[in-house]
Amino acid sequence: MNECTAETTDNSPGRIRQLNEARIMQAAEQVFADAGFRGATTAAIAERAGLPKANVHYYFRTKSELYRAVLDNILKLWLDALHDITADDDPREALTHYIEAKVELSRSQPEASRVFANELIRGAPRLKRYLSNELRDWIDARVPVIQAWIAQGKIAPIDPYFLFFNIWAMTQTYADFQSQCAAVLGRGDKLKPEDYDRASAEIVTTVMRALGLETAPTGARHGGDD
Amino acid sequence: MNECTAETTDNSPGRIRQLNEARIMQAAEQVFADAGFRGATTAAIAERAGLPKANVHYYFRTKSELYRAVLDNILKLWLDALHDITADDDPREALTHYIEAKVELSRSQPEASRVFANELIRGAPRLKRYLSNELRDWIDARVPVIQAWIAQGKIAPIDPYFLFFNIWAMTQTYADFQSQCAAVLGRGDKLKPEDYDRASAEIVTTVMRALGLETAPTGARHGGDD
DNA sequence: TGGTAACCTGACCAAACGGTCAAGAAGTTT
DNA sequence: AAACTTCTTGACCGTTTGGTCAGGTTACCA
Repeated sequence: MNECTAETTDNSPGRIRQLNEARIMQAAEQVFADAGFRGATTAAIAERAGLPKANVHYYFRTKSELYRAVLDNILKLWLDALHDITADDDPREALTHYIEAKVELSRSQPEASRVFANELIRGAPRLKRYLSNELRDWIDARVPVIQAWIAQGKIAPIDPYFLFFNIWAMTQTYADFQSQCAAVLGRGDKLKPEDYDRASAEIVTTVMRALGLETAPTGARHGGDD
Repeated sequence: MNECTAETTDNSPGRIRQLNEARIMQAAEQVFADAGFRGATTAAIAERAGLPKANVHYYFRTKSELYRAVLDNILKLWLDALHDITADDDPREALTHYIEAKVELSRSQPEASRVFANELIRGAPRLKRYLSNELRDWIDARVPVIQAWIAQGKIAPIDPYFLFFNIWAMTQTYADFQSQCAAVLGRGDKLKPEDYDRASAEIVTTVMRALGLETAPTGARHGGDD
C-alpha cells in the first residue's frame, strides 16, 4: 500500500529499523486504543504486527517505552494537522477551519484519538506535563484572541476556555464514542464517512450560532418541511 | 459516614450481603474507572474495598460478573437522575434542566461516567445491546419532540440526533476528561465544584444560542469591559 | 441451645503476563 | 570473503493474574 510516506524509502542504514518501528507502533496504537495501557499485552501487539514477541522487545525495550512512543507520535500528528488561530483571522473562518480539521482527524485517526482519550480518563499520568505545559500554553495564547474578538464585537461574549473544552468534546466524541453514535444511528459498529460530514456541519452551526455568527443555513429561518 | 441510603438499613436476611455487595461495587467502580476492564485486578478491587480477594469472589463469581453489575448500576443511576423530555415541555426549560442534570452527574459521579466512557471507547462490547435498544429507543422517541419544536418555530432547525450527541459530549467531557480541563485551568488534578457550575452555564448558553433561544446573559449584547 | 445456612479467608493453582537471553540469520562495510 | 553490525526468534524465567477450595467463624431461627 502506501508505505512510502517520505524520506529514505529504499535503502540506507536504519531502513529496516524504521520500517519495523512504524509497523509495531501502528499495531500498538490499535491495541492500546482497544484495551488501554494496562489491558494491552505485548503478545497482542506482536501478533497484530505479524512479528514474534521478542522482536517487538528488540525495538522497544518495554511496553511503557512503546506506549510513550505511540503517545508522542499522536501529539506530533495532531500538531501537524491543526492550523493555528490568531487575532488577525476572521473568527468564522478560523473556527470553522479548526472544527473541520478536528473532525477530520476523528474520522481518519480514530485509534489515535482513543489512545489519547484512554490516557485522559485514567487521569493522564503520562500526559500531565504535556497538558500543564504545552497544551496550557497553547490555550493561554489563544484565549486573548477570543477575548479580542469579543471586545471588538466580532463574536458574542463567551468563556474562551470552556469554548475550547466544548469544541474538543464535540469533535472528539465521534472518534472516542463512535460506537455509541453508530449504534444510535443504526449504523452497526462504525459511523459512515457521511456521518462525519454531518457531525462537522452540525458542530460548526452550533458554535457559529453560539458566537452570534449565524450562517443562515438552508434558507428558511425557522420551521421546515415535516 | 452516610452508609444508610435507604430500604432495609438495619437487620433483615440479606443485610450483610447487601452491604458488602455495595461496598465491593463502589470499590470496583473506582478501579474500573482508573484502569478499564482488562487493566483492573480483583486484588486491587478487594484492597480498595478492605476485604480479602476471596471474599470478593464469594459475592461476585467472576470479574466479568462484577463489571456487569457495575455497568447495570450506572445505567440505573442515570435513568433515575434524568427527567424525561416531552413535546409539552418548554424547550428552554426542558433542555436547560437536562443539561444541568447531566453536568451534576459528571460532578457527583465522575467514576461512573468514566467506566461508561471506557466501555464506549473499546467499542462497547458489553453495551451494544443497551445502545442499540434502550438508548436508541429513548432517542428515537425524543427526536420527534425536537422536530415538533422546530416545526412550531419554537427553536431553530437542527439535527436532533447530533444535538443529543453534542450535548452528551459537552456534559460528559468534564467527568471523563476532567484531568485535561483541570490541567489547562491550572487546578491540578481535579476541577473545583465552581468549575462545574461554569461548565453548566456555558453549555446551556451554547445550546440555547444554537437553538435561537438567546438568554441575554449578562446584560450587554456584544463587547464587554476590557 | 442446638442446628443450619450464610459468611469469611489463607493457601493454593494453572494460565498469562512483561521481559530476557543466547545462538543464529541477514545485511553491510572493508 | 572476512569482519562486524544489525536483526530475528524459540525457549525460558520470575511475577501477577483470575479463580478455587477446604475448613473455619458468625449470624439466624426453632
